[in-house]
Amino acid sequence: MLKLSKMTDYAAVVMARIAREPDSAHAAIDLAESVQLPHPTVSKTLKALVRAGLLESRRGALGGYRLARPASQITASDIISAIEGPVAVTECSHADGDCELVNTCGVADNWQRVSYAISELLGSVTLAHLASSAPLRMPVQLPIQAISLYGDDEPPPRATAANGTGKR
Amino acid sequence: MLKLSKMTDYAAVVMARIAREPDSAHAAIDLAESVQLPHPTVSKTLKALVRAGLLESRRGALGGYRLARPASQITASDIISAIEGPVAVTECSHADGDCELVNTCGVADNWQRVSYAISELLGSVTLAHLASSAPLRMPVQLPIQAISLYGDDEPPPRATAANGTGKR
DNA sequence: CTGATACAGGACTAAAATGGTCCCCAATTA
DNA sequence: TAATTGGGGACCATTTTAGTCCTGTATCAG
Repeated sequence: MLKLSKMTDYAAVVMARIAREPDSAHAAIDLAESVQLPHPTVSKTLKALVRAGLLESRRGALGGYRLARPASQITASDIISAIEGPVAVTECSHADGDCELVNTCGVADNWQRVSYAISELLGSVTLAHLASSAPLRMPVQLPIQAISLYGDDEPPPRATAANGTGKR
Repeated sequence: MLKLSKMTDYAAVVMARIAREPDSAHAAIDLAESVQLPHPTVSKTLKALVRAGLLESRRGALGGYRLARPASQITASDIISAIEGPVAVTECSHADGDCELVNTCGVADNWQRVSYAISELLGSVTLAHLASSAPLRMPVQLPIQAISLYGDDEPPPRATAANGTGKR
């Protein structure tokens, strides 16, 4: 299902929660309650987010977590990466990172482009977007067209530009 | 890592292999060899692809697998769905499908939009694209701009460039 | 200084998903 | 009829995931 892990999901929820009140520190236990999740789990997630540099923490009384930078500068991609590691659809095809079968597989190249496109997409959605309740109204600039699935050496065919309109 | 499972990966590779020679039936064992993967595994993958309606099979001598429809009409999304189920980034946030916490989580809406965008992206990449060796040259129409992350009831704000621009 | 608060780090466990193998049956063709 | 080839599972080993817990350390109030 190409699904995010629960932990990532939690991370997003918690980050959003913090983003809505960016000026105060949030204790793990408070967050856990307001989000209706078990404290230890939320805590674990928070730690990971700190390690990834998305949150700052402060110990002691009055301590807690707050965003390391403005919500508009934290992307969905950042959050996902923080928990699951870099966004990548494939690590080629079968091997563990090295993929000695690139030759026989023949799709590595194109999968990588797709992967890149998704990555860009996720990178263009910010925490500010996610946190805003109700449908997003902030301008989201999707750079997908700029990516395109063309090789750099070959310009895309003309007149294809206009499309994209069709659906939805 | 938002990664596809290996099985899905295999599926893509095998599908591409078949797509490159669409007029003959391919026996599982031949495919396995040409793709350098164990036969039983490839076989299992093929079965799933048949069940999903992406391949047609024929038993007996001279049997094998072939595409159920032209490669240009099979999308990456189809292939992924065949193995992993429907493409969805979240099943909301924590619950199992029902998600009784939509209220407290506050990101469901927007995650769904993101999910939809990814889904569209994957739906716009066809097997023909994947199978073509070397950088894609076929026109790929990404409908992302059309999707946009705006609510249907609210037009995007103009010139709000203030925020979104900064990063990346 | 002391004690309460709250994060840090990591060990640990249970449960589930994943990858992979194998076997027996059914269909097809020569 | 015999050889070929897919269909459908059962099955197992391993890894990942989710979640808990414990011990330590920083910070603040009084």
